[in-house]
Amino acid sequence: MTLSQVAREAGVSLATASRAINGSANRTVREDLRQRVLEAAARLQYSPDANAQAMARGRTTWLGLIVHDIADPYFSSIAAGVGLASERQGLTMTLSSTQHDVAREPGIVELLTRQRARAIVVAGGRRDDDDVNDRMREALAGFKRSGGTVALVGQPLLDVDTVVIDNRAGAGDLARALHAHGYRRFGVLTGPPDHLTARDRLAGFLEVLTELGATPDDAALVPSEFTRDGGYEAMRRLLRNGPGVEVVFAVNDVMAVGAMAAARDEGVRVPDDVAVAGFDDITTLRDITPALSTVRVPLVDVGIAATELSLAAPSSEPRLVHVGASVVLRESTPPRG
Amino acid sequence: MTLSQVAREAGVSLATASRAINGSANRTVREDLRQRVLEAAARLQYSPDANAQAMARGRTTWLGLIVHDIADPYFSSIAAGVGLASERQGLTMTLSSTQHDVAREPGIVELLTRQRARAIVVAGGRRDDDDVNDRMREALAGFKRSGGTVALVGQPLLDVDTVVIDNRAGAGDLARALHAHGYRRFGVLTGPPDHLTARDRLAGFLEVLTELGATPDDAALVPSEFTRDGGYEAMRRLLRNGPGVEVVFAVNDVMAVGAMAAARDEGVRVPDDVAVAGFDDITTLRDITPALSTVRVPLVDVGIAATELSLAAPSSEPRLVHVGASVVLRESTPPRG
DNA sequence: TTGTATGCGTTATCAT
DNA sequence: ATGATAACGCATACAA
Repeated sequence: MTLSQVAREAGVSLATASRAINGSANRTVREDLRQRVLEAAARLQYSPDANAQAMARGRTTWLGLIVHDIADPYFSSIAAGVGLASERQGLTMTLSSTQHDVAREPGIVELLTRQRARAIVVAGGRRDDDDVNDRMREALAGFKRSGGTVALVGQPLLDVDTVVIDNRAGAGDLARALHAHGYRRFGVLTGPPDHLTARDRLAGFLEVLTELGATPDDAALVPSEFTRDGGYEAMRRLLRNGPGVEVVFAVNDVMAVGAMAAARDEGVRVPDDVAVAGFDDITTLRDITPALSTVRVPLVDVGIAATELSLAAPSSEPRLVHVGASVVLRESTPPRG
Repeated sequence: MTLSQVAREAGVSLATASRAINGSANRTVREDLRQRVLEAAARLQYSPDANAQAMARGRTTWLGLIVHDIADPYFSSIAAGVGLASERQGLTMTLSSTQHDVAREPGIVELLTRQRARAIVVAGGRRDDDDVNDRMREALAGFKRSGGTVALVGQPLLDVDTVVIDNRAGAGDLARALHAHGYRRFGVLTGPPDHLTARDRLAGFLEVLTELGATPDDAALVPSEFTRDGGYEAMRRLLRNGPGVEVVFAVNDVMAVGAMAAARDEGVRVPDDVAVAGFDDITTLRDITPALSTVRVPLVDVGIAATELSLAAPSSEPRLVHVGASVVLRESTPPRG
């Protein structure tokens, strides 16, 4: 059913039908006609074609979200926030996943450009890869040129509005809190060396430790993937070959859980033999045993903030919205006697 | 940049430019002209308008996924599968959440109808609510009338192709396995009474127990929300007021985790004092302690299957695709001496 | 207030 | 093989 069929059925012009049904701003249509049109539309089960509307209006109601892996609770929480906020704005969220391959991001941005999405939220953290970052910068520029707006979650290095999670400060606070609990010999599961979020967390953690005179041995800094399995492997290496440590900081919760599993498999008790802390405070992991000390990031709020930022009136300078991260100590890092 | 600008720049007609760039089926365009067009497009940074294409072609590349809560690992795993499969088909996934309110589903379907989505996958399980189900049936019929196709994950009661998870058989197998492990006194955290997935799991579990002569006391069947907090509350009630039980079956993993937390808080040890089993085998929960016995559902595959089903050529009869669920016994339900 | 006519950017039909 | 031109379904500037 098209609008002109409705118009015919109601005995009015296409324009009048359009005005009656859209009915938004200046509803300049006589009440009886309006009723006639609405009834005709109902009778014919008319459903406006959003694509045609988009074309005629010159703007769509799509908001594109780009993540690395939707099954990862970190991203699914952000996605929940983006979904909430975009629905509030009458926008429909489209979700694309890179499957952990940042090199696919520019292509996704180009797709969203073709779709004339109103806004894009890029949730996946940056990597230290100039080539990919340059292509991404270019793709985003193209999107903006076509009239779209953008917000990023992560590191402010793509010349676009960005929600910056205070990874560095949060990790520093965690280091301080652990030190105050009596820990002195630290290990870190550092994640991938080129992963900027992982790097920020590591840097913040080390900075404070150094400040406190407890710099870890280099051999106690173990890189790995940013995943559960990465945490598992890194922890096993640390336990088998590394220097003895009292507490291990995994740069995210999922890795921390992997680390705890590795400890179990190696016959090392947590927290009796070694304490473990993570980062993110993933909701689904709040109930693991022992309860995981971590740094809470309000991920749903991050998603909401990024969405609002992406929809805000464009400014000349890239805006930054900072989101704090607060230490939550639980059973996995008890005070040391 | 529009296609006609590219055509002008290349010195060809709009039609030729379209053919050269689309280049799909019968690419009947001379090679040198083709090159000229492609170069002009590149020079002008032309990006085809997907909305206009959709309108001209009469079909879009949207696939709509409807879930209850994207932050729930159950749904985010299905979403990962749907995203994978739809990308393979060149479709873009849009994601809508009901926030656990099934009554919002028909409205979402209508939105997707307006958007002329190619297909819809409804992942949220049905409730025993005729009113909502009727409205949903009607909304889906409207969507199909407009040319779209649909697949459901859950219970086959909406006259559409459905991926049926073998909840009943899986729960029955679990009951049998626990019984074989020596358990005799069972409790069940049953979830919401009108939640069909919860109900199927409960029914399958009870059926086998009855068969084995171990029917639980009615007081040992405790309803609650389908969430972590629901599991927590139900377990607390069971531990405080219910009959003593040896093992508790929570109808999903997230509830089981809540139940384990409740046990801890009540000073009841798992599995020494009471064993716990769940359902789903959520990846993120594989590492909890004690490791959770559960019934594995291949959720990513479910998402893939549902997507393929939704895209398959429509048939007169609603098709059903069955997905098995297999028992995985871990530490939370050790054999009883 | 209502209707007419045009445009949105593309594909597809029809001549040429 | 290429080029006019008519759809596609709607919104809107302009005219009445």
